[in-house]
Amino acid sequence: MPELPEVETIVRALQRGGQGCSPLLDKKVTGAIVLWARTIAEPRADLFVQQIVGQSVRGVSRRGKFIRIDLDRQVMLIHLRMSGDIRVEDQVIALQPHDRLILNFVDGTRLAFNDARKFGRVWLVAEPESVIGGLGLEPLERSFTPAALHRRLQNSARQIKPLLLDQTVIAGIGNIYADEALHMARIHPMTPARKIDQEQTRALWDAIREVLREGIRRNGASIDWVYRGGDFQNYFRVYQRSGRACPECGTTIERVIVGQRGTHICPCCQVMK
DNA sequence: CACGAGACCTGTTCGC
DNA sequence: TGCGAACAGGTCTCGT
Repeated sequence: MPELPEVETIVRALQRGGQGCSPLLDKKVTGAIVLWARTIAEPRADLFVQQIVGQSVRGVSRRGKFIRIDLDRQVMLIHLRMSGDIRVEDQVIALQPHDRLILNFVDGTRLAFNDARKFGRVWLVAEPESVIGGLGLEPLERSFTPAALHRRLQNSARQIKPLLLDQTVIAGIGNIYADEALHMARIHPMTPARKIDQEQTRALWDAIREVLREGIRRNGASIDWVYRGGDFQNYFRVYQRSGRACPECGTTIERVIVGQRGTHICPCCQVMK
């Protein structure tokens, strides 16, 4: 579920505190409880516990949809996948249903990784590049330029939407923001990437950054499980709005399947050229 | 290389 | 009310 803006919202809460979290920096791990073994991708669950105890948090950041927590000797990477969430709270509070991993800190607080669908994964590694090294461009950083995007598109015969969802091309876009960006740029999701001209590429580049920034400004979207009180879901242009009016032209929004993903389009604004 | 199907999981919603 | 099907913000693997 969580895409770049939702992950960014959580990372900011872990950095600054607020929204169900207190700042993680300098907290020292005194114990870890793995409640669902497969949540730990690497190393084995018992080794994870053994290795993380005694280390303190030295940094919190984001790369694509990954949360990166730098510790004294290793790096913990968290991917929330479809239903993951993180709380930082006092240890006296009761565990919640679907809590999968707990880290207890010396100050009496703890981090809880909660994940109803059990798709989320946590790594504890010395070399984070082994996990996140293959990720593509960060869409909100300087390296993501219209020219860089154009180059990627010209090299591919794939449909544009699955390409936007490919984390090795651009890191952080998911189903919501792909649909929103393509609508804003007036591009049909099935358009072959290399058929998108320079002008449309520029529009797509703008749209990607705009929808991601707006998502962050609104603290992400909250669907099904609530995320940080984010309210971007109230500003969707097309996502989950099939049968309703396009905000640009009033045409009824349609839901189609593209690359096996539910996809929302305005058949009037997003015409294949 | 690109695409589709299936797997991994649980919970909610919708139609009958 | 109950029950099954469809669907969900993601990604990986396998077969064609």
